[in-house]
Amino acid sequence: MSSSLKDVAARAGVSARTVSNVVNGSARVSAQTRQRVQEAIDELGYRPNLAARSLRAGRTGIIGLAIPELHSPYFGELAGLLVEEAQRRSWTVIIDQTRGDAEAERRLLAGGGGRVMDGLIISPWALEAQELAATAPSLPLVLLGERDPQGLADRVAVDNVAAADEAATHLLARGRRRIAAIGLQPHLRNGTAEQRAEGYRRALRRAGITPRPEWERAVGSLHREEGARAMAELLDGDAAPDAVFAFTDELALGAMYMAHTRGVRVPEELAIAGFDDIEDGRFSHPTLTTVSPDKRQIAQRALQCLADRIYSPDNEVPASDLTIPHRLVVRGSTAPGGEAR
Amino acid sequence: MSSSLKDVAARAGVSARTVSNVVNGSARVSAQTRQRVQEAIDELGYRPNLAARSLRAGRTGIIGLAIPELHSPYFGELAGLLVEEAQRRSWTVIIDQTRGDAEAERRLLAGGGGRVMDGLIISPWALEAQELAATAPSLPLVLLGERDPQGLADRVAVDNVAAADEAATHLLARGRRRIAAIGLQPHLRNGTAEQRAEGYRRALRRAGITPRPEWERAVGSLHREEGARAMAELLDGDAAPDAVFAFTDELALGAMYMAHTRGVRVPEELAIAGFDDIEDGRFSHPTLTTVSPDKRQIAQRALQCLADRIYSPDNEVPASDLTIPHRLVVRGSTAPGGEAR
DNA sequence: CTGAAAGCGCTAACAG
DNA sequence: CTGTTAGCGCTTTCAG
Repeated sequence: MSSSLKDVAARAGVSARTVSNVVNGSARVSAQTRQRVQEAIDELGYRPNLAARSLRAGRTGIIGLAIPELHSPYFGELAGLLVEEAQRRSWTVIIDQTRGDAEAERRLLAGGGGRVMDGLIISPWALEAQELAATAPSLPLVLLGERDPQGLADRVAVDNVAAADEAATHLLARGRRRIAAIGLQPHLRNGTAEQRAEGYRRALRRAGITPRPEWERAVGSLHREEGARAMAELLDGDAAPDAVFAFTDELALGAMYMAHTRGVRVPEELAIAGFDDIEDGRFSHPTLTTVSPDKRQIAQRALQCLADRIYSPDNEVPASDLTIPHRLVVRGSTAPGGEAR
Repeated sequence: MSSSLKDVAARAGVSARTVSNVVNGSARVSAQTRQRVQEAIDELGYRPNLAARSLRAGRTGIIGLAIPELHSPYFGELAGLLVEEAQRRSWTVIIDQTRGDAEAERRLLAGGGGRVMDGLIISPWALEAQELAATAPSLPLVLLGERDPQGLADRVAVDNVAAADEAATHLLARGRRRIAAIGLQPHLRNGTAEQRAEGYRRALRRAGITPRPEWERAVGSLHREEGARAMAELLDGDAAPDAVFAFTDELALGAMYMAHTRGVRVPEELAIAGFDDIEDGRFSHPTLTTVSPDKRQIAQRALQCLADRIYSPDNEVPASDLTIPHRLVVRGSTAPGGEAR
């Protein structure tokens, strides 16, 4: 195998202590000794063993990121930013895909078969408020997205109700009245979809419109395919909507695809708005109006929370609940009148 | 802090050895003892310390995945599959984003500041053949994508020349003659772009067409934006092409966006083909013809190679060079005649 | 400024 | 079947 601290010490004719000092710069070492040690290190190609260091330090320098899936523009982008921010703090990130599996999320929250991670950033999917609260976090925890009523862990999220309200209000301002919603997930308990639905209904009511249950379409996943399916159902219904608010951009793009397929013109006959501001929506035809959460800030704040908690002397930092700003980005899919761009 | 093996042993009135046996199932333990130990484990909420275990075993159960960026449909999807396959083998994956930075790739290949990973899967970007070969791999290594002429590490890739040839040949078969290519990266040395260009030129020549340098557009990145920019340049040129082969789907979608913007009809006036088969292309308008590499198989084979190397008694397994199958998926963007779907 | 030595938590060889 | 014990490679207290 590879060489250890001891090997280097022997080769340089010094003690392990001195080598350690050279490697970590933890104490003053004479230039001459340092030189000798450095040579030995280079010759032997010595690399400190992280496992041993972690064992000693009680820290691994590794944080976990648990998301439903990497394969999805939104989570991919977010994961990229989180990894980038973590690298900036010289943390390594291990990624777990929960695939919306409650069991996987539970396992991770419980400390997941082995103490490797110094902390965990998790975007809960299947788990509901009650259970998140019940599972006493065995490690520093940051929740991405919705719901931790008990305030046991830090939470970083956008104001989904307000954001959805804005999106729907925008559609109303474009003169649309028959506004459908795509993306409800009654089988999930993470709350995100429910909050976006709430904002949507609120906007409708404020405009004097009674939300129609048949225009609130549930989906099995948040992918394009489901958006297309839901759109087809809406178009097949008795009264076709003149606008759609999809709870994710992927659903919106799926809906747009189906509109094209059926020969429905966007935005003339059907305006579409999404949520997430993924890159695809900036280059689709027409380009997609969407709610844009500040993803960079989500990543930064999440890492900051984790750092505070990991490095805090006592771990009695009160849980913070951060609301990340968002803005409505208006593009071609909700252009006024008949202009597609 | 949290409790250790010893604590559990004390609480259960047995030795550490026995607890270890219960945890790992490594030897037969009487049902009664096992029961007592299990209770102690539950009561104390004991979790084995991975750092200690790794130190002992000389293995961490962690593999590294180094890709240019997570934020990009192709790499996001591939990373998702790799993580999934790794989970299946109970490996954890740490993700590094190299951002196309040669320094970052070099550092990782050299063993990257600490022996944490049991192996590394890397998709080289900035590094060229020569250097990859020179940097003696200090750990089991699998190369995704192009070029390891010396055969120092395992390599998993599609046949880029053949695939590009097929795509261009398909455009020729649709009657197109003025076929442009978008995606050359003369500043990079990983070879992928050059190979796709080679396949493209080969197809043209076989059809009796001399490749025109002004129709081979270089890009700074493989994203939509650059595809749009390159397309604009082509449309502004003296002779507009009647087809485009883009070296990635993202570039293709960017090109398609620009075509829409300029009022050029796809596929009637301009046929477009891409490479990667990302999900966006299945729902774009029109849908995108593309070369589809078998990503699942890439992930599986890469993990298999790594496993072979990590678990091989002597580490003198000869390097394998696996070519992953691909197929051309024909969709709306190259539909014959004037049919957009 | 440097050496010796203890010990982080775990596994496995060696008794019993 | 179970107890004892020696390290894995590193950091760090205590001497010198």
